[in-house]
Amino acid sequence: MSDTTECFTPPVAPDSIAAPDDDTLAAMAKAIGHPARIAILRLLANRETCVTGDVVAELPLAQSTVSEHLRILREAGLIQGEIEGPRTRYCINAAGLAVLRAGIAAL
Amino acid sequence: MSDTTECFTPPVAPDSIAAPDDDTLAAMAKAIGHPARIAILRLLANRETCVTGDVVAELPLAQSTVSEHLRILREAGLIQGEIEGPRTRYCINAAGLAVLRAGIAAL
DNA sequence: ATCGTTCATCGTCGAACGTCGATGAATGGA
DNA sequence: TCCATTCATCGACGTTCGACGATGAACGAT
Repeated sequence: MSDTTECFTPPVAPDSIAAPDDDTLAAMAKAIGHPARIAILRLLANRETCVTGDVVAELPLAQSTVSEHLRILREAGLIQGEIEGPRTRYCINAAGLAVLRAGIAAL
Repeated sequence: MSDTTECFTPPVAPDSIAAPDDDTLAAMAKAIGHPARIAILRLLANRETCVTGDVVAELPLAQSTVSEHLRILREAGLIQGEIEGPRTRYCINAAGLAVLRAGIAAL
C-alpha cells in the first residue's frame, strides 16, 4: 500500500534519463532561477525533515511567500510534497532533478 | 595580438569548475529559463556561423527581441559576441556553460 | 561622400513575477 | 466540542519580463 509519491526518492542513474524538450527544460530552469528557490532546494537536500514551517524558519520571507516558492518548485517537478496531518512534508524529486541535469548537459 | 574574448571557446574539463554561488546560479538559470533562449543556445552549439541575423532568421521573433535575448545570454556569461564589421558574431561561452552545469550538479 | 546593411538601444504596453497580510480549510489536542 | 496550529490560497501592489516598432550608430561598398 505504498503511495506512488514517496518522500526520500531514490537517486537516479544519470544515463537512464532522457533530455526534456525546450519548453520543459525552460520551465525547470525558470523554477530554479531565483535565489530563494535554490536555497530551498539546498535545504531539502541537506535535511531529512522538510516540513513547510522548517523552510519558513530558515528563510527571511513570509510564510505565504515560501509556500508560493514551494508550489513553483513542485509544479516544475523538482520537489514533491505529501500531506502529513496538518503539515506538508517536502523533499527533493530526484527524478525531476535528473531530468533537469540531463537537459542542461545536452545543451 | 589575440583578443581575450575569442569565439570557438575550447571545451572545459568538468572537474576543473567550481560551483557558483546562489545568486550567480540563479541568474544563469533564469537566463535559460525561456524557450527562445534555449533555442538560441542550441543553434549556437550546432553552427559555427553565428551572426545575429542568422539567429533572427531562425526564430519567429522580431530582430529587436532576438537582440534582447542575446544580450541576456551574454550578460549571464553563457555566450559571447565579438564585433565583426557591421555584424556581431556570437558563440557559446563554454566556460560559462560549464559553471552552470557545475552549479546544477551541486544541487 | 553617400547609401544600404546590420545591429543595439529606447519607449511602450500588457502580462507575469515576487512579496506581503489576511483569510479559511484541515487536522490534532485539550 | 472547542481551540490552536499548520499551511495553501486570495487579493493587492510594485517590479520585472517579453514583445514590438522606431531610431540611430557603425561599418562597408559604391
